[in-house]
Amino acid sequence: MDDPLLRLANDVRLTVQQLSRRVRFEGSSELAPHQFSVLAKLWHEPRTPGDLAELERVTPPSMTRTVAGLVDGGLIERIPHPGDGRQRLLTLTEDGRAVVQRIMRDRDDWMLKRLETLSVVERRELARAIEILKKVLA
Amino acid sequence: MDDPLLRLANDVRLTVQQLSRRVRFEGSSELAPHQFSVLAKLWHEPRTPGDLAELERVTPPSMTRTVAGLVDGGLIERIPHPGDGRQRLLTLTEDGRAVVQRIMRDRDDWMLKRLETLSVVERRELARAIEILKKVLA
DNA sequence: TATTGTTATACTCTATAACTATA
DNA sequence: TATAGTTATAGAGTATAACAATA
Repeated sequence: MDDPLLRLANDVRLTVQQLSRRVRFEGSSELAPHQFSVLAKLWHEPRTPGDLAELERVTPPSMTRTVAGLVDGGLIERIPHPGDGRQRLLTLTEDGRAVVQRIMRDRDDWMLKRLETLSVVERRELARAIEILKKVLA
Repeated sequence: MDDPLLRLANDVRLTVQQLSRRVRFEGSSELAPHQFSVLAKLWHEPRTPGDLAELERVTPPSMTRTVAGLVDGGLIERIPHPGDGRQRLLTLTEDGRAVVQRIMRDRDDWMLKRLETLSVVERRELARAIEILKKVLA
């Protein structure tokens, strides 16, 4: 741990993980994490169960179960796949879309409150750093 | 979403969560998340099951089970509490300490590889931003 | 014959309620 | 009587294996 870059890596990792944890814990929690994660992935476009299973790194039977719960809750709907009768497309219902929006907004609000304590200079520095972290993610 | 600070909040949140997720998914995973989380909390000092249950926001019976698994695996030990016969202290074994160290090191290595792609200036900016994020966490 | 999704079954993690030991 | 921890039991989530429908 004498390498300065390794120390920075450790620092970034711990801070990012702690922050992420706090957002999840202290934000809204009306849905289980895996349910919300699936719901959020349907925000931009409908997807098939197999598609979701791969994205969530879960087996197809597990996704079947998760999907069934969300369908029961009225948050998503199963519609026929236009080109392939074996597949089905999952799409957000109006309720489902509202839930996703509300949870995201709650989390953003939590973060917003924290950022409000920062000075203008700090906000600018943070904005710059996020661009760097995005690069790290790419 | 027209407030620039709200946009930054959203940006920070999404980036931090995605980064955190990648660290967990792509780093080592020889232990389940809840097991590793408990193990890591015993790094600096022994703790009681009740203490851990509260920290992990889990009920005492759940912690009993998690603890039992780690004891079975030889990663932690139960020792008597010096001042209160009702309580028990949990402490890392040598194996447990080694496992924690290895997993942490794997994750840091993952992050390190990413940071190596950054310029010296970017590294400095990132280091500064992490201090700001820590302030946000406080 | 291969692929998509589901059902059958078992294992793990979690929770609530009841129990034991100690304070 | 209250508290710390465990045991008993049940409810979700996930996995592997087997099955149905479609390509």
